[in-house]
Order: sequence, then C-alpha cells, then structure tokens
Amino acid sequence: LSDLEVDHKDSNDSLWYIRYPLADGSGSLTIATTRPETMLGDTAVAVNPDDERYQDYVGKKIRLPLVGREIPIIADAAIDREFGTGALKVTPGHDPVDFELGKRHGLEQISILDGTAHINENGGAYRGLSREEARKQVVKDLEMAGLLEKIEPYRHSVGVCSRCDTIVEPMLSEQWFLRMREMADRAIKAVKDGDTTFYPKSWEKTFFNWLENIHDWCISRQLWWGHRIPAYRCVRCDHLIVAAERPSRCPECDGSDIVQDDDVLDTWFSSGLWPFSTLGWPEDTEDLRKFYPTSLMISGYDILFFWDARMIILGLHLTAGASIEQRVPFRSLYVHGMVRDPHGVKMSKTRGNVIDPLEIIEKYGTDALRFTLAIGAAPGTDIALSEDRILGYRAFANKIWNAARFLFVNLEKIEAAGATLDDLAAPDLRAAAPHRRGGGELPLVERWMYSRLARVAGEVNEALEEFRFHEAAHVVYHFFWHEFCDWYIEWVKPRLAGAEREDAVAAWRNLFAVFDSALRLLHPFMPFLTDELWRRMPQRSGARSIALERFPAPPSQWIDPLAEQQMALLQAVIEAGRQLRSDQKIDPKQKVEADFTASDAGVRALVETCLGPITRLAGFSALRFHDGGLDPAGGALRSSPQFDLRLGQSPADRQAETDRVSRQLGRLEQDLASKQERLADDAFRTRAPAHVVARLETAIQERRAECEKLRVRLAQLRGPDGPSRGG
RNA sequence: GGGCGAUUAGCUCAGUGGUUAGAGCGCUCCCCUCACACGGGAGAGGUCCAAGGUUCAAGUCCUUGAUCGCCCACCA
Repeated sequence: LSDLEVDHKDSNDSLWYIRYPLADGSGSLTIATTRPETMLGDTAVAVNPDDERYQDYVGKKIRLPLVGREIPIIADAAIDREFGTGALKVTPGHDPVDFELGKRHGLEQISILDGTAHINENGGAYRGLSREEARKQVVKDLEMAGLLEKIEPYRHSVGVCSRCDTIVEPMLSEQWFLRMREMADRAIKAVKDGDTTFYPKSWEKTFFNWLENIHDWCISRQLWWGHRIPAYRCVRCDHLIVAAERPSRCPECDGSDIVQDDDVLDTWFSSGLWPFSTLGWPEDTEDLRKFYPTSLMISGYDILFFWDARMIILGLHLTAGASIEQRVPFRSLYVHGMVRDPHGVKMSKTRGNVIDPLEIIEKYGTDALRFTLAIGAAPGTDIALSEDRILGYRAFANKIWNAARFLFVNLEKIEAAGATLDDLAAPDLRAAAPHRRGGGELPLVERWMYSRLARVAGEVNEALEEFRFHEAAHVVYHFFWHEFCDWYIEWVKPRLAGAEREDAVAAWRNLFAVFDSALRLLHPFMPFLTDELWRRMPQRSGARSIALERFPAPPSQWIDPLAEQQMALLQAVIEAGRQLRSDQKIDPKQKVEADFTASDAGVRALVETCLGPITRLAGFSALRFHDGGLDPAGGALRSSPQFDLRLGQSPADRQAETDRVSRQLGRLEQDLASKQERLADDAFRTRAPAHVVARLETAIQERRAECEKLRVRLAQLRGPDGPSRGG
C-alpha cells in the first residue's frame, strides 16, 4: 500500500501500561502502548535524554517480559516526555517511528508477524495466534505476571486500508519506491509557471501543499493484476537488473538464469502513464505529437493526488518534447465537485443515502439529471442532489418540449394558408435571420429577442470558456423559459395566425430561427431532447445531429440597447397592469379598462405602437391615454418614474392599498435618504468614478419623482375626498 | 499538528467592490385562457455567522474569533 491508500480513522481503544523489569532486578520501568502484542518484537526502550526521571536508567538493560530477551534502555530526543510515562517501547519491525529510531541506534529489527497477520516463529509461545488473539493473550499473561499496571481508555487514529477498512499493520518488507522530491519540484514549477492551470485555481494550493510534503512513493504491489515491474534478478549471483527488455545474461556473472520480479506496479502508476502511453509512447508517434499535451482534463478532487498529480509528475519526467511546456499532459485541469445527497452528506452504502443514477434517469430522464448536475456545478463546490431539484429541471425539459409542440401544432394554421415548414424553417432561412417583413423595419419585440439571444449566447460562451457550467446553464434556462416562452412567444402569437400573410411568415421565420439557436445553446445541457426536436425541423441534406452543428455565436450587431430598454418599459406597463388586477382581485377572465399617462411623449408613443400586445397580455379591454396627471378621483394606481397606470374602478380594499403604498413609500424614502447621504459626501464625489456618481444622481432623481407620486397617492387614499367612485 | 473550504430566504445554493442582494424548490392568493397545471399570473420571506479593519463605497478585500465540513500527517 502507498500512504495515500491508508485512511486514518479515529478509534476508541485502550492504552496499556506495562511494567518492564530491569535485567539486574533493581526495579522496573513502565511503558504505555496501544499495541501490547508488538512487545514480542521489542528491541529497546527509549526515553528522552532530558527526562530527569529516567537519567539513571539510560544504558541499563530491560528483561523483556514474556520473551526474556535483554534489551537496552536508550535515550532519544524524539521521545515525548509528556506522553504516557515518558518511556517508549521500541519495535523497529512493526512501527515506522520505531524503525527510524532503531536505525539511529543500531537496533535489531524483529518481525513477529507473517503475511496473514499471525504471530510467526519469533513470537515464541504465541506463534500461530492472530494479531487480535495475540493481543488478548499477551495482556492476560502480563496481568497474571503482575506486570500490567493499568489500562486507560484512549482515543487515537488508526491507519486502515481505504478499500476494506482493515487495520493496517506496519511490517518490514522489500518494496520498490519512487524518489519523489525532484519530480515533485518539477511539477510544482510547471503549475506555478502556468503550463497547466487548475480550475478553480484554489486547487493549485492543495496540489502544492501535497507535493511540498510528499514522501517517496511505494510503487510495488503484491497482486496478480497489473504491469509487472521491469526488474530482474540473476538467480546465480542475486544481481539486480532494471531494464525495459528482459536481459538474456547477467552482466555481473554472465549467468542465464534470470527471473523477473513478481511484483506489479501500483495501478495509479500505470494510470499516470495513460496520457502518453495511449498515444504510442515511447515511440515518437504522430498521435503523441498532435494530442500531447491535451487541452483539458476533467477530474474529481478525490483523485487529484492519485491520478492528476501523478499524470503531471510522470508526464514531465518521461515525455520527450521541445520545451517543458510540452511535457505537461494537459493545459487545463477542471476539478469538479462530488455529488452528495440532498443535505450535502457524502453518499455511502452503509449510510443508505446513495442515489442511483440509473433509477433517476428512469424516473426523470437523462437530460433532467444532466441539467441538474450542470446547473449545480458551481466551481469549488459539491453538488447536493435532490429529487426535488431534478423534478424542477424535468419540468424545464417538459417546457422545451411543449414550446416545440406549440410551434409544430400551430404550423397547421399557416400551412392552411399555403406555407410549408420549409418556407418557414429551412436551414438557410434560419441562418439568414433576422427576417423583416417585406424589407421593412424589424418589429421591436424581434429586435429585443435577437438582442437578448446575442447577449445570452455571448454569456453562455464566456461561461463555458471559463468552466462556469452552472452559470451557462442558468443563463440559458432563464432565457428559454422566461424570455423566449413567457414573453416572445406570447407576444407574437396573434401574428402567427394573422391574416397578414407576409407578416405571419416573417414572424414564423424569426420564431424558428430563435428556437433553433436556443436548441443549440441548450444542447450541451440537454443533448437528447434538443437533438430530437432539432430533427423535426428541416435540415441540410447530410446533416446528422445537432451535436455537429455550430454552437451559436450571434453577431454583436444584434445587440440593441434601445430595444431592450423599450421592451423593459413595455413589460413594466404590462406587469403594473397585472399587479393592479391581482391586488384588486379582478377575475382573470374579465377584461378591464385602464388609464395611462406618461410625462415623456416618447414613452406614450411607444406604448401606443404596441397597444395590441399590451392590452392582450395585461388583460385590458382598452387603454386610455391622458395628458398630465391621472384623475385623482378614483381607481387603483401604479406609478413608475416613466408612467402612471390606473385601473378604472375603485380599490376593492382601500386599507390594503393604503398599506401597500405606504410600505412602498417607506422603502423608497429610506433608500433615497441613504443615496442622498452618499452623494452629499465630498469624498465620494471626488474619488468615485464619474459614471458611478452620474448613475447615483439619476437614481436619486427617479426615486424623488416616485416618492412624490406616492405621497400624492397616499394623500388621496387617506383624504376625506378619497376615491369613492370609478373614474 | 499542517492545509483548504464553507457560513446569504423555510430547504439546497448562486453572487465577478458600485441600482432596492438573486435562483430553484417550498409557502400564500387567483386561474384547468385554444403549447405546457411538469402550466400561467400575483405575492410573502433575508440585521448576507460575529467583532474589528481597509475603501468614497464591502455579502464581496484584510485580521481575529465561533461553528461546520473536507484533505493531508509516523503522536507511542
């Protein structure tokens, strides 16, 4: 096992205090141990040289109980005086610390265990017992001999096999090690120099920390399966040869009886060779030159040390290349999180909180699962996977499906008027978007839609570029559902079945063009659904899959800030209308008249040009325009800095309306006060960038106007002549 | 012992110094309106863990602390 394959687990154990008698019978010394059975292999007792309690003992001999061997008492600065009794039994054969200690003091190394963790012939009477049985027996015998002073409960960490949880028993054996220092330093340098970049970058620190403290790597394993270690031994003279090819004769004694080492390489060593051994290395192949280093490695952090770091280390060491940058196996390493249970707890079979991806796929669909993982994959975080969340994204998949259904079902209406799917959605038509009706102007809603598409595509591309998958998924989700479906489709619906055939055709072509782009943007996140829907649109002959199409990168000329601003205003008017309806508890089926006023003639003109969609989407039977303020006599009112909107009937609940306005006014006044305070600060005016100051000034102006309107409104609501009749 | 990270709405989480801090789910109210009730519309809900500091400006940067994770480590 390598160090990395040993986990350390806290364990409630005992600390046994054992009396070791001096060989000359002049007394005894008590040691404390967590593994009493290992005393069978003790070859010394050690104390700290500065420990005054044991000054007289150093140099004397102990007669090891149960064994009878005489062992020395030695002094070593590594001994912690505070632990136990300050005296340590030294077992070089079965403890790494003791092994080092033994080497410093020339102590004998005695192995008392065989390969199956049973006591061997060095354990005398205990031979044949398992380590657990031996512990019991040793303790029992010590107790009988009156040498067991006490047992204390003790909590410490125990090394266990990371695969099977068995307690690891340190023992002496011959193994192959890789000297890591220089190779680790080269890997550190490569990453520091930016030859490979980690995403998120914070993982580089973890990487450095590990490499800076790295130990030599034990790469030999006593297993059947694996790359056999290329080391050969001459049977006659025992000479060792390490070579790529099996030597026919021993270079030392010319013997021909040569056997290969039985050990195989650590599987992670073999895996570490993967990036170049798969490309034909050590031959200088075309593949190797073309694909090494590769651009991106995606990996979970649980194998950062096991695999990713080793690929870098071995790549730097073994591959030929013109420069050091060409030796790293990959330019970017994206380190993703782990999928956890709904509460962020690691999944485990024993805990029973494992979510089976196949069951999830069966239940909610592959695309829903994939989208959930993508949108949850914020760099540097794990993903808490809950079925509720997946359910939400299944709904999204359903939404996409239904939007497509809308397109294809409604097509019949225009097909009746003689247009075919090819007339509306042919691939070259989709590519030639936007479509203007008879060479005229593009309607506002389409200018807005294409502008949004261009921005969203830009954001998605940028996010993917930086491995911000969650952001890309979020942006495209919001775009499809809340812009494409909620606003764009709803807005253009009447035109699609409209009598004006030319306008209808243009609207359909734009709708399909945007839908096509949306599918492409969605494809990395929902591959199956998007491909299926894409196939239902006409395609170039020979086109095989949406996966092979271009990812959208709409021209930046589509970005139209004016259209976005105007559309936002119209949306605000519609939303104000809906809020009023909802507040006034107006039956959704009932259309109501509304009154509108705007101080800016441009705003009024804009609203007038889009009267159809506004009245339809807000549920108005009519929208009446007024000059100046709206009649204070009645109706429920919504104000914004740009416009006022009133529903033509009295508030159903005057008190509720008063409360709402007053709450809103309170919020605004507070905000206004803090803004004014900030603006009044000379330091802010002089030191903040001009655009920040200007923006604040604009905001204050707007806020003031809003507050004023609300104050007037509040006075009306509270006044004796408050609204009492429809108006 | 060393290192890394987290703490933001009821839950799970985004948030790149600069509008009134966001999303999904959940919750409340209305609506089965001719793509979708896996839907539409409207809402409620947050002293951004604490205390200092830097800055004209901090959820965001720095320090300390608390709590919770994870990784590494040869304390018998």
